[in-house]
Amino acid sequence: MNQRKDSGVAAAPVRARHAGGTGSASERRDHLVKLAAELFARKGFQATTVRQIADEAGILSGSLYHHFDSKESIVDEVLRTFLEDLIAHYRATLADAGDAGAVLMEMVRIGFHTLEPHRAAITVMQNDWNYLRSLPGDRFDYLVRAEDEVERMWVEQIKRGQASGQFRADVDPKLTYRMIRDGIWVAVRWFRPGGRLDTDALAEHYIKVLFDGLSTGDRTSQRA
Amino acid sequence: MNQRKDSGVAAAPVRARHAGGTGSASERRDHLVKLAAELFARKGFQATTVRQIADEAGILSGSLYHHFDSKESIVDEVLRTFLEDLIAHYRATLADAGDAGAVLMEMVRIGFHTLEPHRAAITVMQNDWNYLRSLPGDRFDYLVRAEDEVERMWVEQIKRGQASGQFRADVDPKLTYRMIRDGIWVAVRWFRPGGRLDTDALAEHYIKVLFDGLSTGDRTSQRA
Amino acid sequence: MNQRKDSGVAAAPVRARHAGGTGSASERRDHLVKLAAELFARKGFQATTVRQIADEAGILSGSLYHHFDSKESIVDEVLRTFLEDLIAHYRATLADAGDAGAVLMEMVRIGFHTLEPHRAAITVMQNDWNYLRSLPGDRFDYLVRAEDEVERMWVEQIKRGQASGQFRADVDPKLTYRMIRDGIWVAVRWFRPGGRLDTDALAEHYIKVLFDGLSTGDRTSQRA
Amino acid sequence: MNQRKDSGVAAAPVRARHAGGTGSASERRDHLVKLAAELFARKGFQATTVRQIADEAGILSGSLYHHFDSKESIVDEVLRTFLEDLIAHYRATLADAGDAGAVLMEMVRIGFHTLEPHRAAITVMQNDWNYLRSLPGDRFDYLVRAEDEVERMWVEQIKRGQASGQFRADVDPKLTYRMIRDGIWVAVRWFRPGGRLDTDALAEHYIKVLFDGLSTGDRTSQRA
DNA sequence: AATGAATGAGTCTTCATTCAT
DNA sequence: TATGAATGAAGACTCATTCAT
Repeated sequence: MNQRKDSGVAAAPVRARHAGGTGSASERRDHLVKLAAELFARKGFQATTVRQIADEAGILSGSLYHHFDSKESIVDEVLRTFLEDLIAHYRATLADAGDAGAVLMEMVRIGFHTLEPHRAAITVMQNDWNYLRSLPGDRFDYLVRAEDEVERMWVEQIKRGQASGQFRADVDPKLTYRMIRDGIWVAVRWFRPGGRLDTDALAEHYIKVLFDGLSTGDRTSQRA
Repeated sequence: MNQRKDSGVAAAPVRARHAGGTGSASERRDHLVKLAAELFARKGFQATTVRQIADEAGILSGSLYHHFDSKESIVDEVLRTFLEDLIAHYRATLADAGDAGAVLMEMVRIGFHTLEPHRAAITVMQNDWNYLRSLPGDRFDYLVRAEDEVERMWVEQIKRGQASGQFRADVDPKLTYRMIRDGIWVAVRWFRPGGRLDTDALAEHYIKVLFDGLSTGDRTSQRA
Repeated sequence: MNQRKDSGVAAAPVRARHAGGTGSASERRDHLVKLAAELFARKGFQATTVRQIADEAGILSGSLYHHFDSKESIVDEVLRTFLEDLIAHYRATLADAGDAGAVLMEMVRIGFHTLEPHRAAITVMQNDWNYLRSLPGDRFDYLVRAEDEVERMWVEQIKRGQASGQFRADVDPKLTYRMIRDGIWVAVRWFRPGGRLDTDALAEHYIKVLFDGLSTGDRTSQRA
Repeated sequence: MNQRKDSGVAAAPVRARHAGGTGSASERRDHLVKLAAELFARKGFQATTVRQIADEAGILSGSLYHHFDSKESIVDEVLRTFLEDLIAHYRATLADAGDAGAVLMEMVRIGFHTLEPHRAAITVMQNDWNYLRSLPGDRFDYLVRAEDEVERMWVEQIKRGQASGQFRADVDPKLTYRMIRDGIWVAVRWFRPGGRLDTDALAEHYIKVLFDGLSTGDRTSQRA
């Protein structure tokens, strides 16, 4: 009664899952996932014990296994939910077309907008990626699959912008994608909701520098 | 008996330390630190067991305790060495003055150039930062102190560039610094020595986008 | 509320019990016992979880406790039913008298004929005897009592046969009984209904060797 | 430093293994195996906890893992040692040839003679065979391989005796083998060293009945 | 310097059982 | 009767660390 396993990271509108039922069962479950995600983000997946998760939920550690069949399956759910949501948004944006520049900006915004609702998941992905991938079995292979799909989306847009003359041709698309991606996600390390800047401001600031550069003059870097 | 504990992250040119003495003892020690750093980077600090480190060195785990008094003291040495080296380079660059743009470019280059020699340390810092900081005691407080010092250096240069009109004034210095810093360090995740691009190329690529932006036209981002 | 606990292993023809009542309730119960017995036989009593039993029955593990008050009480019922049936048959045979040889042969046949209907119970008795007997309390003391009664029956017939000159006098009755008993029951390990030999054939084969020996000549074993 | 894994159940003179060294390390190990075997035999493999084994040895349960890498690897060693010893003896006997009857008697004697030194192992094999075989992986496949080899040896001799007219032709060789095998091994359930009968007496008694039958007259069983 | 045996605290996980609904 | 959430005790195993040799 407690496993959920989808074949891949799908595209469906994410929140439509626990269809039917009182909802109360899956609410409990979601609540536990959320608690766990916070702990995973704060202390790392390994450093978080199932007892801590259970304590946070006010139950005994063994009771967690009524809802999940392992600690791994909890992170699994955390990450899967995030990736499904992210990819669904990307796909929707790409479907709307628009010129490459507009699409790319929108993708940057999507990234920053996930920062708040998925802060924990993003943190876990970054800190525990290597560890999770090193686990035996193919349980977390979807992480790589999802990453690849996202990369394809970004690189495609960058190339399209270069082809149309909108983006400079002398940058490497894949490299540029990585820079952007990392630049966004790493913000999760220091971003705190309610701080000086919200994610909108962050996104616009990032777009400003990314598209137009830090310099006031033109082609500053040539001087180097 | 054989532990080293500095209070802060010093500036002295790092490699000059174990000079004197048998030499062989400290070489052995350095070798062990290097092995451990690789493992920490690959699997994470917690997921790396002292037995794995010892195996790699061809000794038994208990024997490690003749060289270090704890697993923590090993990672301590890894990170400290890196930070000392980095800060020493920054200081040297700042001492040479030059205009803000030139200094900033040089700082970017320093960052990318540490990628190869300090790949392991940088990886550990990123993945295990939260965990190490959460440990009881003040053992890893110097991480924050070092980060603060580095931030001061960068922000100062950015502000200097804005004051002189070299950098646009409508960006947030601190935020910009973080963007740059993250963009550089995160490269450690996918950068592999001997790949398509070396760290020089990475640095120049990064500088190009950072200073002049992705767009060909002017102030593209305003259109959003 | 719904438990049955007899003090000893009775002789009454077993299946006549749950007569009366709704009938359906006790049928359900018997069905559960049968499912459980299969699992106990296949995987061992301890290795079988109540969840597995419940799964097999299509209910949740907690629901089993409406029928039985513990896992032990299930195995108790499995073994008790078998022993009651076996002893009832033995008693019936002994009541019919006949010469010792004929009675012994019939007892051998009874043994082999229980193999199929009570395969699970016999398997459990053999594999989990030690464990069940080691449990605290006197719950499974009847196992020993039943075993003793059976032994008495057999040994009595062997001695009778020796006294009448039908059986050779130079064998130990008790030891011989054990040999026979073991030879029969252990067959449960490899006997599969529907295989090359049915239990009738097994019984006759066994009787042949037991009564006349493996040799063609006379008193082969003296040569050793 | 703590695993031993032979490819199969070999034939080499068994006790020649821990060659070289002070012997003290492997003596400790052997001692632990012996203690564990006793417990496994008395309470069953599953019902025996590693803590009980450790208690018996006067160490903490975790310390056992310095010597073995799992509870399974301990039984593995118990069973492997027994099977190697048994098969080595069988092979030696077969090498000496002799007529089928003599060889078979000797094999029976070998069986009974293992009862005392390998009482624990034999008990474990019988009670926990199903469970061990059901474990995932191929770790205990050698149990079946060894059983097959032993069966081949026995059946071959029985057939040889039938071909030479020494054994009656109207018994099934495989079936007869199983009866004999089980008849011997099951004795482990009630045999206690120092009791009324030693294993020599048991063997001779068994041989008597097996070769010449229980009856005084000839072909008693035909009367049935 | 290194070994190897051991510690002790802690980890994830299992499972028979209970009980309000 | 059955559910489903929870308990609580226990289990195998891990691992940083210690220490006599």
